Amino acid sequence: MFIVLARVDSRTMAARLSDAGGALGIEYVDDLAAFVTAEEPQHPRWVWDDTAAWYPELLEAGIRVERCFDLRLCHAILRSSVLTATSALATAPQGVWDAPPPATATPDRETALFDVEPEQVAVVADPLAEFSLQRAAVAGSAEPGRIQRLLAAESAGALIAAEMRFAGLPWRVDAHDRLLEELLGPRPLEGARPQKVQEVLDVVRDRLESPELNPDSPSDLLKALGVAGLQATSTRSWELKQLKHPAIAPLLEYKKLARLLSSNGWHWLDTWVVDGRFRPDYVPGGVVTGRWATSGGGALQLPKQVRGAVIADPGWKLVVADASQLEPRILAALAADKGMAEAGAAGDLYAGIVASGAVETRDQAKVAMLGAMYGATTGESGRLMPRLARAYPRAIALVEEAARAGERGEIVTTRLGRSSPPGQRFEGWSEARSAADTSRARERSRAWGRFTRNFVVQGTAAEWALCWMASIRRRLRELDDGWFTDAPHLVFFLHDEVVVHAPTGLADAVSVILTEAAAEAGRLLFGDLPVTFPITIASVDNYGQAK
DNA sequence: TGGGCTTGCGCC
DNA sequence: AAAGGGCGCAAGCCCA
Repeated sequence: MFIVLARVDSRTMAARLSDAGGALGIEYVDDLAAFVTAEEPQHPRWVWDDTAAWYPELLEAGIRVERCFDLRLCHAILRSSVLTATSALATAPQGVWDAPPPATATPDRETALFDVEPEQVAVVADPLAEFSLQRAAVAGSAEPGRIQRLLAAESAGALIAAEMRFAGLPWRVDAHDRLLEELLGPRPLEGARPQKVQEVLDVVRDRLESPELNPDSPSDLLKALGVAGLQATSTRSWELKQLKHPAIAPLLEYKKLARLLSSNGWHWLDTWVVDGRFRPDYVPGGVVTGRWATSGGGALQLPKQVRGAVIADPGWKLVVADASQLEPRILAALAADKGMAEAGAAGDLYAGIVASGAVETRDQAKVAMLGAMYGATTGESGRLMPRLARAYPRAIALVEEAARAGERGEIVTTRLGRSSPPGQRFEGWSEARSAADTSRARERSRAWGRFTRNFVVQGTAAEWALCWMASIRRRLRELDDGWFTDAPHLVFFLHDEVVVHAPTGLADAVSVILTEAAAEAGRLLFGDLPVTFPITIASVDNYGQAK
């Protein structure tokens, strides 16, 4: 059964539909929490416009739901998927369901209210009509199974995102503060440089004989370097590393410390860690490829430096799992490349590639694979490509074809049916006024080809990760006889890695679940193809100990 | 003063 | 050591 929830004139309505889509009745709901609590034992699939708009208040009320359809996320998939391109949904003009999600909640919630345009509020979206269009689009698809699986996985991801934000990532302010003090010195007054940052900056200024230098200003820094006889074209660390000068080492040190201070210093701590939990705002489907994004807090860029402050509660563990070499394995599976699958069967895919004789070292295998998936043309990676193509023709042909398709302005599609945005067509080179125009057009075309090349791999890897997490979530419920945050639960997700916060006694059971869920994700995407997705699991007290 | 852009760098 | 894909964020810069 489906229950479609809608807000109509500030009241909540619920419409029941049978699995076949037949209307079973409609009613007003005065107490949403009570209604959901009463219905959930029947395992309905809740259908709503936006999980972030409905689910947090349920969680606050102590209610969890098993499954849902997030109409806005599903709409985005169906709108652009080649599998549903002829559907009424995909051929309709842009409408409210194509609009970006409303302003998201941040710690300073008050500002979000004023960000919403009045017109946005006034527009009434009809979830029942939209759901009906979506079901028709799926039913009429050439491959309903795939797209249906994608919609379910995407929606499960939305539930998980809300739950992870609700639960929060355990974060010890005292440990973070200690770490900052060790590296930067005691917390300074607002706006002042911490002692150790100031000290290393003093050395830089002294050695560059530039007492007024602002090291945070690239142009100022470049000028000072020039005066010292160092010609650099940028102030990027890797370029500075090439230079020989006594100021370089402290300058690099300064950059490191300044980065930590500005990105994950005391200000970050004050803003994002509340009551011992970091609650980032996850944005499922926030990246074109289907990866999640986050908004605020930089959750997907947590430097390894500060992960030591992510500490399990007393009597609990953090069970950290990451999928080993996920993207190359996804490529092997997509291409049904038996050789590459075999290379990964023993565990270390890169070692397997070396063993096959394609390249000499593990580093070469890694850099060559990355080059294949990203479209490297130069450097060591570019040079190794032909050897990889000889050893694994099917896998390499798949990414090459994705790249050529993109260059022609065509759309590419992931395993479950997420399609790339339409590219521009580049055939109009004849209209180019000059050789420079032509080469610019060619470069744009190639850049789009690199994007589509990567899209199929990154996007399918994102689908695998969603299936993995959905399976983890479902299996963890078996260990849960009360409220989910009192039992093992997901607290963090990073593209190909998850963290489960678990009572110590259940850490082993969680490990089993993580492993089984990975196998299930592989089957969901690729059936019985002999491609394995091994995961590395570490049961630790703090996140810094993993990897 | 505020918005939008660039630079640089953290993560996968 | 650094070229190829995807991001978010902070600080400086530039202009209205």
